Amino acid sequence: RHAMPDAMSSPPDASTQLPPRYDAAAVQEAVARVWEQERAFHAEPTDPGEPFCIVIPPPNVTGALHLGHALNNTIQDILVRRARMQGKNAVWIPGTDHAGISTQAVVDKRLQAEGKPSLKDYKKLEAEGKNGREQFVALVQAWKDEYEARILGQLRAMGCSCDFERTAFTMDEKRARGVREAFFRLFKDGLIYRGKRLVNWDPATQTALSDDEVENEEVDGHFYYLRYPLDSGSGSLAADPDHRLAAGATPEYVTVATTRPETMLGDTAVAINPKDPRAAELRGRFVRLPIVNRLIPIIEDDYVVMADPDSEDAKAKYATGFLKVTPAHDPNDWEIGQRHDLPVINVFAPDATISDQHGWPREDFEQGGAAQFLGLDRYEARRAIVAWFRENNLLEDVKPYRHSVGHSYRSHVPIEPYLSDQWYVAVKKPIPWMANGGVVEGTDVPKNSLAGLALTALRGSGSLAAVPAPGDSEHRLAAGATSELSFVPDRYAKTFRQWHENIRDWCISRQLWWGHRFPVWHKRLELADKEQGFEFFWSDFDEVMEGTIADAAIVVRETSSGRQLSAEDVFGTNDEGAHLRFKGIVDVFTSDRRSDSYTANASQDPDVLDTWFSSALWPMSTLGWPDESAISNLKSPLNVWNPTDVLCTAREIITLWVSRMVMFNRYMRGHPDERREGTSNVERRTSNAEMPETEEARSPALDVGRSKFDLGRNFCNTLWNAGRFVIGSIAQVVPAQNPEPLPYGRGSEPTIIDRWILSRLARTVQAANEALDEYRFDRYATACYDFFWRDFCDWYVEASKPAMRQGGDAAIQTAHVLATCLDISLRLMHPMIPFATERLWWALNDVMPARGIPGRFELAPAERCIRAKWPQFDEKMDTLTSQGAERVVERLQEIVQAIRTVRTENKVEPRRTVHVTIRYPANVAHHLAANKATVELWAGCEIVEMGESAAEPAGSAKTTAAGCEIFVADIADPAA
RNA sequence: GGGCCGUUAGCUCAGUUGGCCAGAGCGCCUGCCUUACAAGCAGGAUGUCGCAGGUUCAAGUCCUGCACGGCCCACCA
Repeated sequence: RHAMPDAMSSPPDASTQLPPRYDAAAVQEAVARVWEQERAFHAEPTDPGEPFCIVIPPPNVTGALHLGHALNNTIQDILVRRARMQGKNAVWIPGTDHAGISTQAVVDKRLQAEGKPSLKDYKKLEAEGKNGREQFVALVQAWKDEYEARILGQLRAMGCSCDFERTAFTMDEKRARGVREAFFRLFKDGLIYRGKRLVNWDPATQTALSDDEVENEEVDGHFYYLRYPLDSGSGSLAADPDHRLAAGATPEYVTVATTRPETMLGDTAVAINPKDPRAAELRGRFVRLPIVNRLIPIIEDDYVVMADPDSEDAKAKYATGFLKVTPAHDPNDWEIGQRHDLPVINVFAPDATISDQHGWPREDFEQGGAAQFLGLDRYEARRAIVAWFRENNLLEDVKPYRHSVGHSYRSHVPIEPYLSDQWYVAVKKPIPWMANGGVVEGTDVPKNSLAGLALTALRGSGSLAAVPAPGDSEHRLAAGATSELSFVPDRYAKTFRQWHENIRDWCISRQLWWGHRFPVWHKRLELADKEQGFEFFWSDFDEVMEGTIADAAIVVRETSSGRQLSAEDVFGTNDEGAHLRFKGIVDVFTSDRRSDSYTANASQDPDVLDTWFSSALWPMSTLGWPDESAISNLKSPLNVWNPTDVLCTAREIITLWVSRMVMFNRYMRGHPDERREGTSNVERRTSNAEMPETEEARSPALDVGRSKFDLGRNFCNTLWNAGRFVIGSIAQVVPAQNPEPLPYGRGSEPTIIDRWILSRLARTVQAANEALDEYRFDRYATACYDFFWRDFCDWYVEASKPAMRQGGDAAIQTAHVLATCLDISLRLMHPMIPFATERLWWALNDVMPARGIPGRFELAPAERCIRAKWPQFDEKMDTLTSQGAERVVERLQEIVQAIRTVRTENKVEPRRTVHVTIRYPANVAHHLAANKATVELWAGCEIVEMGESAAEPAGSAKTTAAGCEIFVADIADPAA
């Protein structure tokens, strides 16, 4: 009566439009086109909904995306798609990272492999004033363009719902502006300084590295025991500069133990622990450094470990009690040197060969034999020097020793502690405009320092109010902002905390060409400029600057007479005085409005910034910072979406990246406004059952093998086919257009099977949401899989067939249940299987635009799955659950499985119907009777008799299940 | 040296606050092209839950120690 005849006679068979085998590429293409046309991934800050933002950890442009990226990006896509469906104003910002040292190294390696001019050659050109740098950077740029395009193509191919209109690159012009602005602000606050210090030097790439870019590796080395002859007199160096041991005299000596004998050329003292019994005797005496003949003092420092051959401690065990002190080539010795005001003698060139061109005084070559080692690399020098000591009877012993040595995380060569001028960010220094809140409990980290900001960002650590700087419009955002940084799993919060408690100043300069060049110009002034060059403080800035403070130009000067500005001169404070040794003039420009006349005679600092400096700004710079429009407009992307909601990254990057991002975000935004910079750990949350679609729909663009993705591929196909079938079946029983929802079987109660599948559906919604709320993607996937494949396809769809064929009210009733299950399944699985669910969604819309269980449960219609309302487990959803129905159907399933087992065991042909007799207890009688036909269908049998006292047929096989005795007759093949 | 994580079926892994016969996928065995699906369906085999103790009525699950594997941190001459 309900237009059924029409529907049956002209079935708008949607299934015919859907090919029987899931063609991932075709579906993907069709769906992607529609999404693109409709700008489905695009969001504007003015859109309705609670803001939700994820920034992609920008992949390095060193190469194409790999499996790890696919996984991480899939996780992010699941989160952002769900948020979008939840009605949030969700955006996912894509982009790439210039990855300074890595990319430069990769390109250089490629050039070398191709036999083309490489970095070395361009360096030569540059030295000759022939634009070598420019040419090399252009080559890297070309590489970057190629891989950036490839990476973005891969993201699209995977179905990542990034807002590609907001694609960013860490070194594009907008991000470069952010870098200059950040540098300016830090500099202005006295948080950036230049210092001559021992840095982690990579002799292969010839750049400094931050502490975090150094990897320790165990290596087999040796302890060399070197004898340093004692100076026989107790006089001073000045008193007897030419003192040498008399030939043939019995040498008195001290023995030092070292793993790096080659550094002895730069020794400037021998240290002994003041508690050492020998200390008193040696007080005030000197040793004559072999080879170079330098007279160096014996000093006392309690850093020195006293010798103890029986000690468990390797250091004490191997120690002699005497420590050679080489301030230029060992971090500890540097510290000792600082304490005792020792000379610093650098005997290495930047490539770690012995050199007299980098601070080794001429005097050392006037006597002794140091010159013979010049030009040797550090390992050749080691062998040669050990040989020298052996020949001169000064080598006491050599012991094998396994110890850890720092290696460059890029070139993998051992790090050389190397003295050089570098730029630093003072991470523990109080930020001038921020209220002094004391130190973070149990640490020496001031709360109002960068490290302090990171520590107080952690959930439960309390927050610190900012003191607004006059005229800085950002600070009004501070009101009511809370600090909420948490980690998933939360144990990584500990890593984060410990790292910041022990943090040291961040070396941000790199001697590379590929990167953000320091916005700093050096220039020496002529004497005529003297008055102009001297006196200024921050309050005077407008006078000495080119332009106004709005131009963001800082000028720091010294005179040509060589007087260096102290920190006090520049900043009105002497906090970092020891390290502030500016050479020449330092101009910092953060805008492009610096005048040519000003930079005409100046040279830009050749260094580039640590790649993490620009990465640290990513959550701001991708959202428009530092544009005035972004900062002042409350509805700008920056103010709506920063701080971002969740960050998905690898754990090893917590210190390199996450830390700096938190510091910068909180510092630059001017207040503790991090909301939830959650970090979901990728590895931890990974399992094979996790990403069913990784292969087919998400990673054809990736060069990976197929084996690991069978489950996902198979599931996609099952989803496709089941969807196709359900949609086709529905089309058979409902009119082509159903402007009004069909009644649910008019007056009939839902069957127990219907109630069961709807209950399972609701439970799945609940489980999936709980899993996603905890970032348990594996559970989310498993819940969806179990429901859709196991419950829905294996059991319900089979059980629905008779009713659907039968037509009439039963068919309509069943169609509603089928449609509801498919509808919610598609919504629920869309974040993980975006393409297939979207395509099926359209087909389902074609045959049945209004869905739900009429009068009981409505579903909000949507044209596109990507924007369909996300299924939440709420009170309404809860009305679908039924423990009773689930229990009953479980029993029926047990009975069916038992019958199937009997069939298989007895080799009954699958198509043959067997006759079954069931003897059941009273409590299942009703349910079994009511579902007799379904059990028969599922088990492929005919139930000839059932009851509490059903008779056992002769010649039947017996089994038990769910408290029933089941007899299966007709086991033997009648034809046999 | 300090810390963290892992050790469950041939392989990759789930096992929530300790509770009935320890699970999934892949692989393997048997039978099926049953009109959504062979990228599938039905059935099946496979585990001293790293080792040794302990707590408990009950331990893969909690405690202690050990072994192996992996990761992080540290200024070890």
